[in-house]
Amino acid sequence: MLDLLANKWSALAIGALEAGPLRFGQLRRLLEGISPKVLSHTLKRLEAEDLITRTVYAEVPARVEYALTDLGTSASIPLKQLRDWVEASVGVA
Amino acid sequence: MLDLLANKWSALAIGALEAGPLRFGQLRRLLEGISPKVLSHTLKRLEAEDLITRTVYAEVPARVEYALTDLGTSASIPLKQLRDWVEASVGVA
DNA sequence: CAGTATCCAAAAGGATACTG
DNA sequence: CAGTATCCTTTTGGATACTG
Repeated sequence: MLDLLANKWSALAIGALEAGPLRFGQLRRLLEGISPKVLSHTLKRLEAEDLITRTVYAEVPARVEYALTDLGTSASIPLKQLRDWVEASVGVA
Repeated sequence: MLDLLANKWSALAIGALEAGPLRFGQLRRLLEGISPKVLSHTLKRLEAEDLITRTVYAEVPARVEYALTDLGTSASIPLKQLRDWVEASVGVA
């Protein structure tokens, strides 16, 4: 589990989902530089750890939304603090 | 920088140093399972990012101590919260 | 749109042996 | 004691093309 959160993309993806559910393409744009393969794998790992849910809406075109679970929401708190620290320390360093 | 903290061993090493300076061998025992090579590399990266200091004492046998810098200490706060979350969530999951 | 497949490079991790 | 050297495996990341 620590292995999972101790991952740049996982931490950023959870951060992106803090404000609400997002679709694959939206996540891809928010997480600049991530390739579809890596994003896909990252989301699967997060889903396997029960940090996010994957919901498919039977529409045309298909819509898939990713959202934080309660566990994921609880994880987002310390993760946000870590991201905030990084951002703050950039100015220092 | 996020890449650095987003790393299992880095996060654990900083946690180990929270209580005070430690020597290489002490860190090695505390971070169970880490190999000397990986520990060495981890410490070098942390030192390069100015999160820890490496001090060599001219004794026989040689003594080398690693300690958190102010920056490292400030990083240890969010990292500890993350580790605490992981520990708490283990019981839940 | 939401991925998967393929190929590949780079980084991280791990075991073990050896050295100043 | 405090590492470094070597070898090898696993993980992660990244580009690009393709599909249900």
